[in-house]
Amino acid sequence: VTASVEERQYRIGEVAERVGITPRTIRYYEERGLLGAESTRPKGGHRLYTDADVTRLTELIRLRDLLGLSLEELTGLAEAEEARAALRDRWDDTESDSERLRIVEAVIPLIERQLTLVEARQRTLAEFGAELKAKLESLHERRRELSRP
Amino acid sequence: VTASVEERQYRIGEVAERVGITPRTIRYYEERGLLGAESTRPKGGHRLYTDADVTRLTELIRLRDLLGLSLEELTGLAEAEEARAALRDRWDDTESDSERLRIVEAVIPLIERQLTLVEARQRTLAEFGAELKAKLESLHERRRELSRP
DNA sequence: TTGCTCCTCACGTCACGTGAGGTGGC
DNA sequence: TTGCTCCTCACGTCACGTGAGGTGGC
Repeated sequence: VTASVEERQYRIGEVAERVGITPRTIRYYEERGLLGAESTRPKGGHRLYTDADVTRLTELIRLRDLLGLSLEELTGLAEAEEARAALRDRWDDTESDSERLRIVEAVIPLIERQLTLVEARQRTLAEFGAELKAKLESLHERRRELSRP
Repeated sequence: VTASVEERQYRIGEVAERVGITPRTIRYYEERGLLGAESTRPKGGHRLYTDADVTRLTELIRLRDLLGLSLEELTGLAEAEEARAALRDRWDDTESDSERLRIVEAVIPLIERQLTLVEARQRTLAEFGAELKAKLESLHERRRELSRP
């Protein structure tokens, strides 16, 4: 597949550093089918990635870290990123308007699911934080009582 | 160790269910030194836990799940729960006021560290949520454009 | 040509999951 | 006594970490 515009390519080490993971993780995700290996790569040849790949990986890692999802759960939500990437990359290409509409309408519920998960976690975290603050308050209180002569 | 008040005791399965984990996880934490096995238990005898143990475990699991901490990192923060439990359990016991003050002043910075971690995660989650909402907005916009005749 | 990064096995590790076979308390 | 839950190995799994030995591009 040849791009009309000459796009900057990255090697696995640079991608890993930008995303904040190791090359091993990227290879593992590819091995498990999460990243879609380029079929063009010759056996033993170096892997090459685009800016879109970096964005996609960053999103995946964020979902993994912030929501604690397994790779299997990630695979489901990752479809959203794939479709969004398809939207972004092929927006000006040969896709028809009806095809674009189909992609948009497929992506919306996936992003909504992500948002639901994030908001649920935000609520439990807020609750936890409130409890910690209450604990701190009562500890300070006790310290004041014990410090009094 | 005999308690002055007859305290309700729980077996590992009941504790696991209340905390939302499996008995295996509890045994593993004990094996790794996170839970402090009762030295009184005979080899092969059943493990028994108190309400204080359940509370402690719940806090540990919450830190693990919400912050994604490793068991080694948990061990550090767990000292806070241990000390707080000591405070709660032995508050009316033989401890002197100076000893109580020492415990309180040891616990405060540990809870503060927990709060710092929780607040940091709250911020990144809020940022993520905002990005997701922005994405949804632009997707809805695109859908409107494409749906227009 | 020299480094550097990359490649593919392949074994190790962390945090448990999952039986296998056996013992203990209401 | 009968179930049920518990016990201790011990091997399996998931998500990578970590070399071992070798090849590829500026």
